[in-house]
Amino acid sequence: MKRQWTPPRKPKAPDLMQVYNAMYAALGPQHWWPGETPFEVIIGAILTQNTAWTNVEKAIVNLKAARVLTAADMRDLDEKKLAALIRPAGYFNIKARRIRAFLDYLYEHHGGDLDAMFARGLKRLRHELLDVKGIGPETADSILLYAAALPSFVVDAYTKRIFSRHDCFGADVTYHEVQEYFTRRVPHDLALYNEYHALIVKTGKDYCRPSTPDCDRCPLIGFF
DNA sequence: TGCCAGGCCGGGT
DNA sequence: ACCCGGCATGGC
Repeated sequence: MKRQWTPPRKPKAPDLMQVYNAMYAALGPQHWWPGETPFEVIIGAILTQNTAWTNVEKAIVNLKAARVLTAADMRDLDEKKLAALIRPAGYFNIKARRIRAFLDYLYEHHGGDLDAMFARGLKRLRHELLDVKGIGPETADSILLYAAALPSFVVDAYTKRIFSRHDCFGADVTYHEVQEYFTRRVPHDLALYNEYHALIVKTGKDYCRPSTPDCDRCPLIGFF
């Protein structure tokens, strides 16, 4: 996350369900996560770190064509070959190492069984995932929410940008602060967390990009 | 052409 | 406890 100084402002505390309803009414359901299996979701979560999703899709296509989009098959893959397959996603050497680190964790702690991993429960699994080199808070929460179906609210660059622009908090807030901001104000519901984050990303992509903002038509105008 | 994308880590103050 | 450079491709 880039940090930028912002003048002190009085924080606003909008009704976040009203904000959610406004996004949903304007944009509709987003059908996240775009992935067919929990394992594909996990790999996508790592591949999309600071990367456009269109590039991740190309990498996923390569992995599917190579028939290695399962934990067992990908584990048998040399790290260099894995890097070559995920090349379109960018940072391919780093991400190959991160995927390898996750697979090592999955096999050492859960015998390669994703369901066993998910059964650890939200709190403990989150800590375990954060101990894997290459999995930070957003990736961990994405895995928890969209692969494990555990209600962990996902915070990303769009979440900070949109809501700091609307003076809910400063642009320099920490991940944990933003996560608490939401979990304290919206019901702890899996489907809601799922759709809320997806709608934030869609809203950000369409209306809240740094160089091509389209704030005038943002569906959130008037709710803060 | 340059800037940006659904972060994270490791080394330096 | 911050702060910052590095990682890399593809789209507009």
